[in-house]
Amino acid sequence: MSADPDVTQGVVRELVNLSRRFRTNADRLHPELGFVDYSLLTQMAQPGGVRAGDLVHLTGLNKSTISRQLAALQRAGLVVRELHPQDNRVQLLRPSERGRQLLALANTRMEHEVSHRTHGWTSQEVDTFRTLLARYNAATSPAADPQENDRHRPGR
Amino acid sequence: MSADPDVTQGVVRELVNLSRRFRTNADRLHPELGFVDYSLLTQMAQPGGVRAGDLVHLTGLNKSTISRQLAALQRAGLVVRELHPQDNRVQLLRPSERGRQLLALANTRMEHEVSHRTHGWTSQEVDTFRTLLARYNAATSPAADPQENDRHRPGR
DNA sequence: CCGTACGAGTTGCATTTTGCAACCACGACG
DNA sequence: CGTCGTGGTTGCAAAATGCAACTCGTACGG
Repeated sequence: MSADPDVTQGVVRELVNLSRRFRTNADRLHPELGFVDYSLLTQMAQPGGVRAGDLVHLTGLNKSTISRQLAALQRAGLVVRELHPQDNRVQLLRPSERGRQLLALANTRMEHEVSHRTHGWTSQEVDTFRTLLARYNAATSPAADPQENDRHRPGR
Repeated sequence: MSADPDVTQGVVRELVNLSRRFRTNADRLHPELGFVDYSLLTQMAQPGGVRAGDLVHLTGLNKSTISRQLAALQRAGLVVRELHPQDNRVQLLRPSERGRQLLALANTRMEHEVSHRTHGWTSQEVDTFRTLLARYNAATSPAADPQENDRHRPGR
């Protein structure tokens, strides 16, 4: 069950290749929405929106970075910030209408890209791909296991 | 055969999640070797080494960026540059001994990470994962098809 | 009702990464 | 040789990011 070292090595290689290209590619697909912006918008498109702090945890970015990116997104009119009714320190974030549009557009392009790259695969295979990716993503990192809090671990 | 839109959407989502975290994670795993540096070293670890221009194509980064990263790697003593015997414009790159060591170390850590995340998978599944990733990576992008040259397409 | 501790964001400052355009050096070819 | 194309480098500017210090609320214990 535990995998063959060679295979694991291969997985590493492919994951690196994938990640190396993905951002660049994403920028090509939707220049008007940087990769990080896209991620942020996606998260806050969740019904109910998210809090800024959530984004810090979700992205692993420093809260100052998040703060600034959000400011930029707001300036660009892509997000709306409102205060949490029960706690004025907290801000609730959600994409603006235009934000949703851009997000949808970006998604369409990305889906097109994926469709293209999986052209010729059986739908069985595509589904397996998705499933395995999801499982991989859902797994915990050996280190960051214990509910990665804000705990001052030096960022990148 | 051509995949269900919902599934494709799922694949996009997972790919984004994967890519978003991967670099950050990589930096945590090997702080002494930035993600890009790691990629570059990996490429030039190929027997025979690579030319700087190859790295431009392989990474999609601007050649100026590559140039500088290489300069930094050299300053750090991780790569050796020699001139191509037949063409003095070209430089052949290969990791130094120390470069290889760091690369091996980083690889070990990454493999450990992957092993951990695929804990509990059957070796069959891990292998399928690798295969599908490889196929996905090998596929061409719809746009960048015609041998993506240096052609001034606005970067990100 | 204060005063202190804490939590969520923001801002000043420095560093890193990256793109683009101009430029330099070398090789190919008429 | 003179011109041109190719492989790299460098000047310059912009974007992304981290860290530490700071602001403004909230929560609690007297």
